[in-house]
Amino acid sequence: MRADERARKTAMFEQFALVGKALANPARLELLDLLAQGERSVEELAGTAAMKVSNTSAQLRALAAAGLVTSRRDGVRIYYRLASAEVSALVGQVQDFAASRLAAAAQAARSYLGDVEALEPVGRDELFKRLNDDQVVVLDVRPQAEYAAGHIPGALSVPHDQLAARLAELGEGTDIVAYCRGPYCVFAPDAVRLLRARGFSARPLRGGLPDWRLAGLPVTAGPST
Amino acid sequence: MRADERARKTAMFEQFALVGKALANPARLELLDLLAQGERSVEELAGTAAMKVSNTSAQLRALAAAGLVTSRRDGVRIYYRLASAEVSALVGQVQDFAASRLAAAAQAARSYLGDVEALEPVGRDELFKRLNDDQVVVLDVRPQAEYAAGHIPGALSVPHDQLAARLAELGEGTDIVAYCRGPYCVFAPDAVRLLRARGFSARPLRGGLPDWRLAGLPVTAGPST
DNA sequence: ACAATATTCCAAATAACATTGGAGAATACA
DNA sequence: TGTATTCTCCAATGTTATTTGGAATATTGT
Repeated sequence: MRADERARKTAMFEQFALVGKALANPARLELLDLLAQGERSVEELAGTAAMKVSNTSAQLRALAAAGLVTSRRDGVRIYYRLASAEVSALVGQVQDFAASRLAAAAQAARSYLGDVEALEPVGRDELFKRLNDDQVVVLDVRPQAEYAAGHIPGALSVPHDQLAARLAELGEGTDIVAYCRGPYCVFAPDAVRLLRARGFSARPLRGGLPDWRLAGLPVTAGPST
Repeated sequence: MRADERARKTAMFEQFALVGKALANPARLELLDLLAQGERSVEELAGTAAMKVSNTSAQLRALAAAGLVTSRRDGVRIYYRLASAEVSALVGQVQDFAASRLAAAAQAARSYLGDVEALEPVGRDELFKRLNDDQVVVLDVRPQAEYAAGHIPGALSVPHDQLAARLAELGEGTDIVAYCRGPYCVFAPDAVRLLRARGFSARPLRGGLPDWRLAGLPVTAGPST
């Protein structure tokens, strides 16, 4: 191979590696997971991910340089969002690959989430078919702001930290399907375990809102009901 | 969030990031691109990727730790291969994302490959339909060993560095479709440009053998015809 | 113009990674 | 057993990332 051809080839792979580098840090992956719910300011992200603001800003900057996120300014705040739906898919693929091929990752996920399979997750298509069924309550247990940015049509917003206090709102004879940020979010599995302990019939949605959205299923934006 | 819950969450994202880290280096991405053609020994990989053997070994080791490749020993040689077909898909997604969202990556790819779109690539399905058409010659311009490890049924093996000397084997009135390692491999575009300069009617296949395989289309293993 | 707020930029310390040459280990074969 | 081959391991080097606190910047509202 000619020297300049090799140089060009190396340059191309170096460019490809920029995307890999963006995915090579746990803090950045967590930020991407949060941004998959909708746009957020730097301060909100720093708070939720337990990071310093200056560090959050630096990591977001790195993500932007790799083309994974974009930002807009609104007054004094800067809101970041995923650059495209593909980013959700890419991040999801990395997570799923790790969880399926690395024993340590599977173990870490289980240690954080518990045994989600034991809760018999409901598939997307199954839930979609039953959306208009009065016997099913769909529960969005993410923070209010994420619900407002987009949720499954007809879903009830009960943020995970309010669930225990709002059980009275849920009818006794209904089947509850709880969903949250994604397959590696703890809110829905925890909610289902709490509901079952109180005698409700509850199951988590397999995957969360980003997967639902990627599958092309309907999403409603708007304030809480 | 409780401290131990945060620790578990961080541990999970650290595990996910191991896969990202594996994709964060140009040398490793190039190795994965080569391994998508079939298994290879360390020495072969080092030679093709213009790397030292010790470095190649270290990078393969890193890929194995992230679950992307596995190896088997055959006598004095150790052959590495992709751990699963998903790895091809994952790497392809990273490459395509970079090429579509990063201007510098698109530019680097174009600088290495030339303007592939100008060569009017043939789609997989279109080629599949015409496989039994006598008027179409499918040309595999990868190295012989990669052809032997798997190729499109009926394809003719003419490694890129032998093409100029073997033009006589190609009938004049036929349409030629050349394919190689993938969308970022230079062999097929170069072959098409050479063939056109010599008066042949030639087009590249869009994507290469790994994409063809991922799409579930048939692949034949065996020696050169 | 000034103060308050959110974010970015900067400099510096620490940690992790990439790469190399050479030593060591496993295998095959005479 | 001895030697050649292939690969891995190791130690040392330079490079690149990560994280932090504080200064600088941009915007809003008084």
